[in-house]
Amino acid sequence: MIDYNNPAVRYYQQVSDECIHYLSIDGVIFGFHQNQLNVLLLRWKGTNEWSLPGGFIKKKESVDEAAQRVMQERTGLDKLYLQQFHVFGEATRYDQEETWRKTTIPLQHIKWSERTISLGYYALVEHSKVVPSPDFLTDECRWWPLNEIPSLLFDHNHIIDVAIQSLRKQLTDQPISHLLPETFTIPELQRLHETILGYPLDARNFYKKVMASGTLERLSERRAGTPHKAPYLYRFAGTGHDAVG
Amino acid sequence: MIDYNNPAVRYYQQVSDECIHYLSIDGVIFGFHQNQLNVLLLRWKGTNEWSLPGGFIKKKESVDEAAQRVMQERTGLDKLYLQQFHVFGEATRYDQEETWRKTTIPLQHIKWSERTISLGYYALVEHSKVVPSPDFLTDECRWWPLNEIPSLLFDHNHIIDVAIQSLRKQLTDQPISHLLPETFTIPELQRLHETILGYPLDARNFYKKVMASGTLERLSERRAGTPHKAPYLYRFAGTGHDAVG
DNA sequence: CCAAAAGTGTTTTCCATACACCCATGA
DNA sequence: TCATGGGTGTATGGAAAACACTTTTGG
Repeated sequence: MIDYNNPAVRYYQQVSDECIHYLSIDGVIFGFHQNQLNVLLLRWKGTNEWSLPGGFIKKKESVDEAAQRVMQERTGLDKLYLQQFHVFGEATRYDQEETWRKTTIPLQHIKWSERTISLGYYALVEHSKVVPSPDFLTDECRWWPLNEIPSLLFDHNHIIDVAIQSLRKQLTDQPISHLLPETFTIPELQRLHETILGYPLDARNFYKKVMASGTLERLSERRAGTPHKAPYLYRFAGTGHDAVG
Repeated sequence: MIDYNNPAVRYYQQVSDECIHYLSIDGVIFGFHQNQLNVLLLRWKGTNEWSLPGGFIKKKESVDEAAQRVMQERTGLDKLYLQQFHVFGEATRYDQEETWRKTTIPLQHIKWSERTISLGYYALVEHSKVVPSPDFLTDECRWWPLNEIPSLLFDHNHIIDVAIQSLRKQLTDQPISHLLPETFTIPELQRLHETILGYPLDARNFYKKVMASGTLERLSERRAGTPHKAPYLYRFAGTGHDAVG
């Protein structure tokens, strides 16, 4: 009954041997581009169906390491800033049959496919450094602006919603740098915060706030090539990008 | 080699059949008694070694349901207030051999025992209503004041630390009722908050703050039998105890 | 009547918000 | 020289913190 000539089936067979059953990782990889939050999505082979990148945990690897590995493969970046934000552990998270049909992959042949508990991680990456790479099951990997994301496979639209809420909560605690290049200007940082929060901020108050945080370091250079007054460049004083895993 | 006459081995065999491998739940059950935070611990059979209550997830049960079930069995209470606070997913969380030795249980015979990912939940319960009940592997279940907790099996001391940090973070957002009886006085609520936070609070400011939250309802009765001025009783106006799972 | 806890109001401080003007640059 | 965005200080309002006295009750 099982078609071992089907590459997807062989892939899942390998996963089944090497990885922990019933458990997966789903990654919401955020990028910031043209004043929009983007999420990296994958299009499944031979279909027009999209999903979040994800993967499985090898038996001798920590959960954080697994998340690093999975996200690294899709972005080409290492030492990603990762945050574990929720466990999706419902016994029935989505319509199984509908999913099998949409993916055209005989997922029902995987012996533990009847149920998966997913660990939700989000990653904050520098948009321009990412080289989106599809995985074994997908044809295409690309950025989607948050407000254009289509209906996704599994419960991945819901997972993105929860990720954004967590990201907003994190933002109220500390300024976020990981979505910007090493050096950036205060107005750029403000645009980022406005985009995540979804409402405009006062430039003077924003300036005071980020300065009060004590984590920013002003460089002597200014941003060149801007049409108007050249803004100063800043850098986060913390050693930069401390990551999970 | 495997001793199927050993009840613990038979228990683990059953878990192995019914539950998801490599995945467990650890529960930090908080109670409040005599102005102290207490945690419910279990003493393993024939030993003087203690651990957190825990359990495994059945194949057709949601993660939250599993947590409810496990905590319910140890406390005798249902509809517990539960909060999932962290995933402990290191590949090597504690010294395996040391643990086998201490528990006197041949854990090495469990085929997936080389590694467990644990989902940390904490529960807030009404101390006086709990009927502590040991489980299949333990002789004794009882409350331990937080500052008297001994060195525990596995990485459970660490899990308790992380749970308390999460609890404190939650407390800064909203007043916590679930550790107190249905009716309570403002000074009692203040003691609770002081105990969790670890520092004293100003009675007048505390009073204003909890009143401003709008969730408290003053009853006409006062606490009887106190040596001094009788304090008013209050109740949380919200329908009471909304729980996860 | 005294000790101990309960109950409450006012003042001060600090942080978040609202707000306006000058500066630098490219076109 | 003008349009556009950058850079900064001050004034105000509201919430949190500091602070002290009266009330009640049992012993």
